[in-house]
Amino acid sequence: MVRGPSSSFDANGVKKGAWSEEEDQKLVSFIQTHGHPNWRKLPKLAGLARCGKSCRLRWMNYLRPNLKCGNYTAQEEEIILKLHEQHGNKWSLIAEKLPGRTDNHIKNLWHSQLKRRSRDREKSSSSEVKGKKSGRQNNMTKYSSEADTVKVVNGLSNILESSSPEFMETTTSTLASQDNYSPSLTTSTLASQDNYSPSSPSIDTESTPTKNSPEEYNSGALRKEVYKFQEFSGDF
DNA sequence: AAAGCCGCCAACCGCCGTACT
DNA sequence: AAGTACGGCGGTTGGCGGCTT
Repeated sequence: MVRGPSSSFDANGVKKGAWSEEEDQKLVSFIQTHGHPNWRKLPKLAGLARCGKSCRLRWMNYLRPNLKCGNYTAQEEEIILKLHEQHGNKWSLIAEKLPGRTDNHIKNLWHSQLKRRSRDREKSSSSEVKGKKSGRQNNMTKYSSEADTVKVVNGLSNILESSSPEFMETTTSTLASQDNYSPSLTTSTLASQDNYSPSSPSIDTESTPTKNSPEEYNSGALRKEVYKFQEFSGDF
């Protein structure tokens, strides 16, 4: 998908458009052995007809190790919404707080889904202020049951624990202001909830397949190979 | 069934900050 | 201090697929 089935070349012979499997392999294997000390020189050294920026983008967003693929969890979306409230369009800053997610993906998610949701929340919260105050609904409109909220908050805490101390502090204080948030909600409480799994405390949407077609390269065989490589190599 | 519309998302582009000479 | 190279960031584009009419 994306930049057309056939890539084009610009006046300088630099290739543009969607990346092919072969190009990805070249890039991955080059970086695997040489690293990326200089992005501008890398394409030439790796035998790629791409510009350095394009290589960097491809690597950072799709090929590097420890990237999370699949849909965003409810907690991740919550974090993005909260951080966007605090920092605005600082996508790289937001991405730092979500291990495995990239600024580009977060930006896309924001424009495609969260922006609308954020607006809806603002609307509903402003109308809530006029009317009766009704607890969680101001800030957690998406989650209909208390169990959902508990899952989200707990999952969020797990993610926050791996984040920086100052972020942990600001976000937990935000959470503490939620009507239904209670630090005493533990995993043992959660364990009694249907569908709760300690390893996946979220409302898990990750297993949902993407809309990409099977034959499409980006969801295809090489990607699996890349993930294998990522698992194998770890963070290098 | 076909056409048009819309949402998603990979990739491009331009700008800015930093490091180096 | 000025110029240049480079990396990184955020805005935007444009094609594909799914949905609606």
